[in-house]
Formats: sequence, structure tokens, C-alpha cells
Amino acid sequence: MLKESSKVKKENISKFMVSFSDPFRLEIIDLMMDGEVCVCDIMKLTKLSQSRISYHIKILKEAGLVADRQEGRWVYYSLNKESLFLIKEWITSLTDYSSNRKRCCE
Amino acid sequence: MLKESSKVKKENISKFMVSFSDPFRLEIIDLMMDGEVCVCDIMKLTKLSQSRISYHIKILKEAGLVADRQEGRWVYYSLNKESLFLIKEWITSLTDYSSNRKRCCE
DNA sequence: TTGATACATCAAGTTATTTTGATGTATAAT
DNA sequence: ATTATACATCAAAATAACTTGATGTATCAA
Repeated sequence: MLKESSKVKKENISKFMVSFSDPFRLEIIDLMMDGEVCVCDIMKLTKLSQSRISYHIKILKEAGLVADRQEGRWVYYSLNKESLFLIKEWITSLTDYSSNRKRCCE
Repeated sequence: MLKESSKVKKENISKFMVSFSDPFRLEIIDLMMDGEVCVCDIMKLTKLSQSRISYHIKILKEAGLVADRQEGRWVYYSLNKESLFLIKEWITSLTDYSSNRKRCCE
């Protein structure tokens, strides 16, 4: 069972994973590995349309995966390292179960 | 940019994250934290229909997240720890970028 | 204040995913 | 052999996610 002490709620995990599940969002995330990017950067580097990028970034933002910072008319987006850390912790928690299982269906 | 040395391919990551992105699959994964489970277990514990559970498990299996083992007429499902480890590594690789970024749009 | 840039948002259409109920297959017990 | 159990698979319907092109807002430069 999911530990009470787990720092992330299940619905947040789902949202996070959804945000990670689209190949174009993964491309965008990939670009953010080198630091901040703006929509126009992503347009140049991926050939995705502006509204399409905005849509995907919105999903990334709402999942808490990406942070934004406005500077003049540019908005810089970057990965939220803390979220990534929490998700990593959650994945870790999946694998350290005890193996003294009760057998089912009997 | 995604490192060449990264052990997981981008399309696999996407598939993995898709498999993680459904709330009911997360419930099923949650049950697997304590060890192997079979479909009938999941039915009892979640009130999902049998075909629905089979459908979700198929997706988890195809993503490499879950392993199966038949014993008589039961099939036992469990988390694939290696996949989980690889995904953790990939998430880690996202956060250790260098911060000497080039500013965009200029 | 006009025009351009950077980005967000919207509504419609498109595509993909999920659910349902039925049917199929294998195993096992009677 | 018949019946029951455990699970997979299928096709259709329901639902959700994505894409597109247009329009809206804020910032900035001329």
C-alpha cells in the first residue's frame, strides 16, 4: 500500500505522469535540460506551432513539472527540480516493498 | 539534450509514462507494492471489472512496467524493478544539467 | 499611437484512449 | 465429458486528449 508518509498525492502523480506521457512534451522537456527556454526557442527547435507549444507547456505547468518566469515579453520556462525529486522518491518507494506476501485467490 | 549514454529510449519513456498516467493503473501498481497479485485480487480490492483490469494490465505489461508469471490458471503480476530503476535514472539525468545557458530570442 | 513581437486562450475538428459486455481459451475439479 | 474458474480479447460506444487556425492580451520599439 502507498505509504502515508509519501510526500506526493496519488492524483498529483497521475497528473505528473500524464504530463510526461506525450512525445512532444518529452521533446520540450528535453530542451529544458540545458536550462531555461522560451516558446520561440521551442518553435525554432521543434517546428511545432506556437499554440501547440503553449498548450503542452500549460499541461506541464499544471502538473508542477515546469516553472515559468516572465521577463519583458518573454516567458522563460524551466524544469522544476523539486517535483522531479519527489517523483523519484515515489518511484523508489514502489520498489522497496517487503517480500513476505500473502498468496491470493486461495 | 538527451545524453547518448542514456539507457532508455525516448519512445520507451513515453510508453512507460503513459502506462503510469492512468489513475486506475496507479491503483493497480499500488497493490503490486506488496508483491504479486492476480486479476481476481485486484477485482476484490478495487471493484474494477475483469476485462477492465486485463486491459490496464496489458498496457502496464507492454510498457515493461509489470512482469507476469503463470501458475495453473492464475497469473501473478508484479512490478518490474529494473524498469523502475531505469526510469529513475532518466529522471535524474533531467536534473543534472549545467546552468551555463545561452539566453534565447536575442 | 501604431505596429510588431511573444505568448495565451478559444472553439471546432481530429485522433487516441478507455469502458462495456460478450465471447474465447486454458486449466482444473467433479 | 461437463462445468467452473481465471484470464484474454474483441468490437462498439463513450470519453478524453490533441491539433488547428483564429482571436486576445501584454510588452515594447518606432
